[in-house]
Amino acid sequence: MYKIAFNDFFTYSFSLDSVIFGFRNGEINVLLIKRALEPFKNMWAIPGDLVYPDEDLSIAAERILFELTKLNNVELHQAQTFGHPKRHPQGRVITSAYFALVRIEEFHVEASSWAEEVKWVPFHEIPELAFDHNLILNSTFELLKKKLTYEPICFDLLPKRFTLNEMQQLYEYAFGVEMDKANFRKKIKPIPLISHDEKQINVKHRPAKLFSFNSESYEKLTSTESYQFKM
Amino acid sequence: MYKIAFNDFFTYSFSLDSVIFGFRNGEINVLLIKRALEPFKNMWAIPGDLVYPDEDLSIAAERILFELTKLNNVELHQAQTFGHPKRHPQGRVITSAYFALVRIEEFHVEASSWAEEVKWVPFHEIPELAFDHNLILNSTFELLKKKLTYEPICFDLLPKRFTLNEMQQLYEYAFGVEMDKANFRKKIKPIPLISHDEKQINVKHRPAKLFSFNSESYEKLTSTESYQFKM
DNA sequence: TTAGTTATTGTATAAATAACAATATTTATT
DNA sequence: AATAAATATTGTTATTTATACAATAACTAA
Repeated sequence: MYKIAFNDFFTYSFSLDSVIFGFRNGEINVLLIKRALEPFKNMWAIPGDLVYPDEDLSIAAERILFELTKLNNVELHQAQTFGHPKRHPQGRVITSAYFALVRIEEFHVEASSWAEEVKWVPFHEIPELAFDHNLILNSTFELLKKKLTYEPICFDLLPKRFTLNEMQQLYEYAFGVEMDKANFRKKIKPIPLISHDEKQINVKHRPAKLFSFNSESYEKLTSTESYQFKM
Repeated sequence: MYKIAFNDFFTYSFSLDSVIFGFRNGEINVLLIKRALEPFKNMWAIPGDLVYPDEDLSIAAERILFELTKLNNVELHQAQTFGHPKRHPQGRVITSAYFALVRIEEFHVEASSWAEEVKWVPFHEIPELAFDHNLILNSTFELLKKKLTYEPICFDLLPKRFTLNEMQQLYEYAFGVEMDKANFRKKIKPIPLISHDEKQINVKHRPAKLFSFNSESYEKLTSTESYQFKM
C-alpha cells in the first residue's frame, strides 16, 4: 500500500465535452468541430476543453461551447464522466460529458478559437473522432434515448411548431424502428399539445397541421396530478 | 479573457464517493461512515476518497470502498459528478458518485483506515452529512428510483430468495406509495421468477412462498424477444 | 377532372390496469 | 379439536391502453 501526500493528488486536469443534438430532415444530428490543435489535429471531435480551476462545471461547459462554436444560451445537462488514465495522451485528464438539445434552425454556429470547422452530422453517420469521443457520444446517445421515453424533451429538438409526423420521425430515428401512424397519434393523446390552425407550406402533398408543446399545461399536470410523460 | 498555460490546469484533485444501498426490514438503507479526519471530523459521510493519479475510476471506487468499509466484490455503477469550486474546503476537488446495490446480510462491513465507524441507515432517516454528501445521496437515490422502473435491479437488494411482499415493500419504500397486493402480483407476471417449494419460517402467520429472480431466463428474453422490464 | 400522395380518423380485438371481493393457509388461542 | 386472527393468494369485473389494419379526407400536380 503506497502512501501519497495530499498535494501529489493535484496533478489532474479536468475537461468538459458537450454533445449538442439537433434534428433536421428526419435525422438526429450532432455538432462536431475539426481540431486545429494537437493532439488529434485535423480530426473531428465534440466540442470540449479544460475547466478553469475556479470555475463551476455548468458555467465552464457554456463558456467552452461558446468559445468553440459561438453557440449560446443552450441548456446543458450533465451526462457521464470518463476517466481512463490514458484517455488523454498529454496527462491525466478526466472529462464529464454534457449534452444539449437545440433547434438547429434557431441557432447560429461558427468555428472559433482552435476549432477550424463546425458542422452538423447525422448521428448514424458519425466518423471516427478524437480521444474517446465516439465512446462518449454513444453513451450520451443512449442517455438521450432513455430520456426521450420519460421526459418531453423531443420538443426541444423539434421546431416550435411541428407536425405529428416530424415528431414520429424523431422517435423512429432514435430507436431505429417504424411506427404505425394511427397508433402513434393515439399514444401521444395524453401529451398536452396546442393544435394550431396553421398548416405546412411548400409541400407537394396534403399539408399537415402544425402543433406545439403546451409547456404551461404540462407543468400544471406534473405538479398537481399524478401525470407521467411516457413514450 | 484570461490566458492560462496548460500546466496551470493541473491543480485539481479528483475523488469518488460511493452510495451503497441495501434493503432490510422493509427499508432501503445506505452505508455511512464516521470521519476520523478533518475536514468534517466526526461527521457522517458516504465512503469516498481521492483517486490515485494513474488509477482508473471504477478500480479506484472499489479500492476506496474496501479501504474504508472492508466491503468487497460489489458492482459499482457511476452516477453524477459534482464539481462546485467550493465543495471541498481544502482545494478544488471534483467528485464522481458511484453506487452499488447489495444484500446487507451477505456482506461484512467494518470501519477501517480513517473511518471510525460504519453503519447502515434507512434512507429516510439520513442525518446531515459532510461536504455536499446529502446532495450527492439525494441525486443518487433519484437515479436508483428511475432504474428501479426499467431494470430488474431490485433483485440485487432483495435476499436471493424473497417473498413477493418483500419485493412490493421495496417499491413502496422507494416511491413512498402503497400498492394493491393483488395488482402488484399481476404487474410482475412478465418478470421471469423461479417459484420455489420453500416457504418463510419463523413467522407468526401464514408463511409466504419464496421466489428468486431467473436471470438466465431474463438474459434470453432481453436478447431475443423485444422484452422490456417495466415497473 | 383525376391520379397520386400523405394526413387523419375509425373499428375491432387483445392486453394491461385498477378497484375490490373471495378464498386459502398458516399460527395462536380456547 | 375447533375457532379466531393474520396474512397469502386467487378471482371478478369494469376501465383504460395497445395493436393491427381499414377507411376516409385533403391537398398537389398533371
